[in-house]
Amino acid sequence: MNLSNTARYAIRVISYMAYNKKELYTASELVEALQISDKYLKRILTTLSQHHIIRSIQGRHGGFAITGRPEDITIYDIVAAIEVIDKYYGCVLGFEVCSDEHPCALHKKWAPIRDELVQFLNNNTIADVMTTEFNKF
Amino acid sequence: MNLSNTARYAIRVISYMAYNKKELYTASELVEALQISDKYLKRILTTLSQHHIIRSIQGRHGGFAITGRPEDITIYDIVAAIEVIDKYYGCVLGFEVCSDEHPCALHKKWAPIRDELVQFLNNNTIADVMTTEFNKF
DNA sequence: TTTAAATAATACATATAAGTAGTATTTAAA
DNA sequence: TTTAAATACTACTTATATGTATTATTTAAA
Repeated sequence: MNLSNTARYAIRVISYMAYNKKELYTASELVEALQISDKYLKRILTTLSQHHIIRSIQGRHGGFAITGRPEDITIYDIVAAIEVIDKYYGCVLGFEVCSDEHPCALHKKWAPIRDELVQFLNNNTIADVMTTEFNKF
Repeated sequence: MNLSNTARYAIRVISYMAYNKKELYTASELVEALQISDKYLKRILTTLSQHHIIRSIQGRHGGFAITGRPEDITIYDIVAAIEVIDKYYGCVLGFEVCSDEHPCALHKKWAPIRDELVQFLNNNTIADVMTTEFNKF
């Protein structure tokens, strides 16, 4: 499937934040813990807060906090915040229009797999990912 | 899933060649028919012939010909010729090692979908794709 | 044996994703 | 009100996929 690297990093951060149960994390703290490039992670954090998956507190005692409960944050939410989610709905063969009404040659076989894929993103949440194993990354 | 553009072009060319049942096609002829950039298509053709999906005849009366029967050329074959096929087997979360023995948090749920995906590529052939509809592209 | 018509190879250009650096802004303590 | 500690923004760099241009090689007809 190939989630983008950026999306994977995003999942890792949120997972880490949820797992360690602190209210507020500074960017530096997360950089330290997750070993992701400073500026890159900060940009990801800003993007995530713009999409209300986390909220940011600016200023001296600022940082980032998860907004919802881990079991309410889906992988889909995070991927949609980072990537253009449309591409997960597109035609395998690259046709502009490809639907049940105007199917490409593989549409009928592909559609169910694509649906499973989207369901996978929707059915799995940070609660499913935030294991010790994952945060050992 | 996102096959690369290049892979999609490759599928289109092979499909076109199979559908029109000519023995030999020149690159220019295929460029004309499929409206893909001249040099780009030629490079794709060379790659495909290096992977023995088509064979090339150099020189004055040269061109390209499909080597096998359409029903024997899988989408997987073509994608594997064009892309690094490994990425279709990788971990959703991006772990270096992720297997039944050392699974990531989502491995158990992801593995079956990934397998279906690979099966999809393997079970569908040019014979399945070479419809009029497709070649109207 | 020259030449035209084809493929092959190499190098260059452009677009996008990934990653980095520097500057601006915000906030509250000193 | 200055300053330190934080996030936000903008611009730059690097890597990879996509696409283009040029030159070399191959082949067979003239």
